[in-house]
Amino acid sequence: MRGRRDSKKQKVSEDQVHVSGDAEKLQRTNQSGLSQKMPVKRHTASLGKSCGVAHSGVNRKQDVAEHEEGSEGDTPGEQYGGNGFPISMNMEEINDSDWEDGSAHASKYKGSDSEAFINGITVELNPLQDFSHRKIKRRASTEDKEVAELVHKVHLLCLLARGRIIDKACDDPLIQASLLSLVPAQLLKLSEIQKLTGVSLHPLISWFHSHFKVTRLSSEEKFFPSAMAQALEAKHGTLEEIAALSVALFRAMNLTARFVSLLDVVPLKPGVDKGDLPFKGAQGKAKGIFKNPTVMIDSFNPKPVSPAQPSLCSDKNDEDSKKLKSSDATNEINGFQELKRKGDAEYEMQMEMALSATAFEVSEDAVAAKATNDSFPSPKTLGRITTGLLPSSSSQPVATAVGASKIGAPLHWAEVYCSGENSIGKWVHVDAINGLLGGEERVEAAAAACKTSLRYVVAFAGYGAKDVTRRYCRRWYRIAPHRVNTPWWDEVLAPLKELESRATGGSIKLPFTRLHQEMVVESSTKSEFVATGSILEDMELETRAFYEPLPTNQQAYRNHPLYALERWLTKYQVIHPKNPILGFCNGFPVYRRSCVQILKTKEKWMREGLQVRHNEFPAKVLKRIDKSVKEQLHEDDDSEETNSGGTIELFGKWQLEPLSLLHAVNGIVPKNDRGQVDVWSEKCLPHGTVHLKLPRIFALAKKLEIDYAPAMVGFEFRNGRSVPVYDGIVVCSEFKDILLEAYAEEKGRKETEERKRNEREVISRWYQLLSSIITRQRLNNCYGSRQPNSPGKVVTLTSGASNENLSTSQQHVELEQHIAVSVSHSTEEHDHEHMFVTVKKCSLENGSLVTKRCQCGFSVQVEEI
DNA sequence: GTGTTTGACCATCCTTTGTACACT
DNA sequence: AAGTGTACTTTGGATGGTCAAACA
Repeated sequence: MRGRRDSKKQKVSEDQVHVSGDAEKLQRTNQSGLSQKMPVKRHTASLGKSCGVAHSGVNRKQDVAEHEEGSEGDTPGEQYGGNGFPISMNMEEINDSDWEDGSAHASKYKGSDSEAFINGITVELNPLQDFSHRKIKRRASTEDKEVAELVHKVHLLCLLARGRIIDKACDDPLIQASLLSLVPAQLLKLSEIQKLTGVSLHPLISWFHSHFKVTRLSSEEKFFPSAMAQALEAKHGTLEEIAALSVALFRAMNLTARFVSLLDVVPLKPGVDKGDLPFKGAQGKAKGIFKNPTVMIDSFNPKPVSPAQPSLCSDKNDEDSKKLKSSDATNEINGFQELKRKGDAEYEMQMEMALSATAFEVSEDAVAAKATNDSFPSPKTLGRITTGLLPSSSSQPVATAVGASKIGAPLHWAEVYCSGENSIGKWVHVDAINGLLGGEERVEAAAAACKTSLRYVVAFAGYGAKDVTRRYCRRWYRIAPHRVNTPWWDEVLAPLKELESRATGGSIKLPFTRLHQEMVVESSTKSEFVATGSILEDMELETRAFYEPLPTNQQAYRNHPLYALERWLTKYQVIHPKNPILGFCNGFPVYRRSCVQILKTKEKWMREGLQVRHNEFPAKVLKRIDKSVKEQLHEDDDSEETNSGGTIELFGKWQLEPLSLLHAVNGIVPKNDRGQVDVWSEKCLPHGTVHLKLPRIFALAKKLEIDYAPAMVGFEFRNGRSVPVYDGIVVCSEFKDILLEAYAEEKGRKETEERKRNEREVISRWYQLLSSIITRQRLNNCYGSRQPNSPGKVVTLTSGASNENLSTSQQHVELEQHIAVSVSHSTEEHDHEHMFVTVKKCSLENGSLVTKRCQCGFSVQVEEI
């Protein structure tokens, strides 16, 4: 079956369609009526056609199969293939027809829902099939993709800017001082700890968690520091306000802290909806980039909702709280020790939302148990409503987890640098809103449960920013395709990263190890070295990739940055060496991506100044189908399969050595079979030769009898064929100076000649011009009017009179105020040399009119344009 | 829900070394 | 006679990436 839409179109004449009046039954696929859009044949002329086509619109392949079946029978239906198509309308015609969306109006078919009777034709409607099942999906065009990428980038930049604003607000001394004034005295000792650890932060986080609540999803449109101050005063606010307050508090206590944001950006690819991303749901339906909780200006302003409310809920319903308690206890055992399936998490989330909506609470015990487990709050706790701030009726529009909800997603938190963690210190995830420490491994799952995509996690400090996504995602290979291209993102972040590094980097003295020796940037002594925290963190994030689990599906290896499967190699790739084998995926060995080598032909390597070592066997041999052979095969269909015309031998980089080029001897340039030198790059030039890229220099070399070779620098396609492109010549180095000097000399000589030639030309043309004037005057005197051209008569020249080289003439007129022309007058008394002087110049519309006059009275007028 | 296969579509890469004729 | 410029039938096949659909 021909699949191409643009295949040959065959018109079907109307009389080919045999429509029998006696209940020609054509199945329709749309129960809802013909008013819906349905494919209609573009050249539809009869109902019979349109009906048949309407049926075909669902699935052309399927229909064709049906038609084919129908046409085989002997029943009365055989004439129509059982489906209303006449046999004369063969399948190819049907398949090749063009289709377009058209509409037929239901009003015409009011008679029955399932049947329509028009002009004696019964149309049977099949209620079982529905057009709604037919997805009208179009491939995104290049333009769509570009637009989507641009929007993605712009949104990223906006969110980055937003993050910086918040970060700056976290440094506000007034806010910091106010926060410090609230902190109990015993907690202030935290700032004196030399080796800070995550555990030591726990009391402070618990205190913060018990004093500040998230009560709104989005902020009103106001200056963020003001909103933050207001939140501080009220002790409740939006996610980002409370998260920012936590960061401000840490900074106030002289801890190195960052404000971290999960940038929930619109998808990079067009048409990617929530179901398409591996993490399910970057975009809710009909949600614009300013419609999610990370918005800067958001019209959506629901009543107070706390995304996570583990510790302060009072028991209103003991029974229910017990249920929850046991439920939470279950989570303690199973819940987040392993990542939950998204469906389960979402189900639980939805259930919890429903429970929350009926305003019942979780016991403090249960939450405390969870907190002590130091785990990320389950989706059950996410989105829970704060009792103290909400009316118990809870009629507020709390979205469910399934659908548009991103409520409860971890969008903002803090990172605190704990020098006491590990031997070299560590950035610790601190989610004070949820009272969590070190929960970075659970962020991804929590975000997924709340239908928020984790693609960019950015830490802000010192008015700068740093991408720390790697810390929060377990499977980078699933995220990477949904992120903007790395060079652009790196470029954007580069200056911000520097600012961030300055604010948080600081020098750390570290014990010396072999690992460090490899990673260190600066070393001071052999026993210890100094590296910045920022660089160490970079290394930590980079090395996290090596701890990612091997993907379990083969597709994931297709573009995996670290691992490769042999089956996804391209024609010009090979695994070398084939060890180590890192594991197996469905029985196929997994290799390092770094073992994937690119193969090229000898000629291609030569262009890069490399050649294959002697006695190396090709790493791969490809069959080549020669074009001429192929054409021959095509012409001679009956011929047996022949030799396809040779092979292509490919070699890898490990089989190469530097190209050993020929030497120029005795002023002779070594040439190839075609008498030229292929200059793909300077590396390809034979030793002792130079490439002179000057126009027509070959003529000079020939003239001086210097050996040369045309330099072929590439190919271009002209008129359907490949044509070599030449640029200059290749000569022995010793002739370079001689040639260049000769070239300069020749150039000067040519310029002089050209100038002289031009001057001669000018004089010649002037001479011709004036001669013609004199000749005309003489003829007038002799044979023309009876009024001889007496002295004083004006001869007018216009541009038309000498339009061959008017500009030259004009220039001459302007430059030379006095032109002496020797004119031999046949007139009796005025046999003298005219001396023209410009006497008058008046402006015209398109130039000027110059009048020149000789002393004898003879004058000439010249129009200058 | 996830992964695999298949086919369609699209963009990009790769290929690669004239000739006849008019005019200067 | 030699050199130069230009039109000529405006490549087109292979390949890889992406996507959708069907299916397991």
